[in-house]
Amino acid sequence: MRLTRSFYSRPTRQLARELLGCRLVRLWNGQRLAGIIVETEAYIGENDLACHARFGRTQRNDVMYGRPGVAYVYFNYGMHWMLNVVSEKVDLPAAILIRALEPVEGVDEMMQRRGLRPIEDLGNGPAKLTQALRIDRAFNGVDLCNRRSELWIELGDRLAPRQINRGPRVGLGRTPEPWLSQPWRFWVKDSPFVSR
DNA sequence: AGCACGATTAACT
DNA sequence: GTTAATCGTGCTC
Repeated sequence: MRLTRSFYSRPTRQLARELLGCRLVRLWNGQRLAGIIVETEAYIGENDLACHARFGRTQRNDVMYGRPGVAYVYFNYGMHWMLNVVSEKVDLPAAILIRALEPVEGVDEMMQRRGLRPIEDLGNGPAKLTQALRIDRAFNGVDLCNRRSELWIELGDRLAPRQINRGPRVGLGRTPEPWLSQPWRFWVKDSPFVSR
């Protein structure tokens, strides 16, 4: 079952934790490519100087200002696609970056896309998982709650708080404090599928 | 109109 | 640990 709109319409850090253990599903040619979400990062509002909304509303970050439960996909470093899920309420630009997956369905297909690497290397990074699941710019603005969309998230095993670790977000470069050190990255403790 | 840089990855030394 | 690859975005002039 797809997660519903109300699941996504909640505080971003809370949602970032609740998404851990859930199953991200991509329907490709009628086949399910899916993995358990094991790592997320929260980006929250125009005041968060690491968030793409720090310059206000632009063409690129427009979907972050829209409905929760919609995919925000952007292009980075000239070659990589990143998948986020919009959170909070309309007009509050916030989203959760999906950083790592534990592959569980369509593993062979993911391996073909990823160059026949070990299973741990299929989804242990934000750009790796979009490659494995064939997610690109076509998914920007796609509603994960819409029955017809080929991308959604399903409820998984609920994780106990002690199974969840948190720490600073990564790759933020020269983002100023305190935003650089906010522990808004969450991951499943001891999972071999988190990013490096 | 030009330009510096980025929510990364893979392949190096 | 270091670095090239590669281009859209948004700032600055």
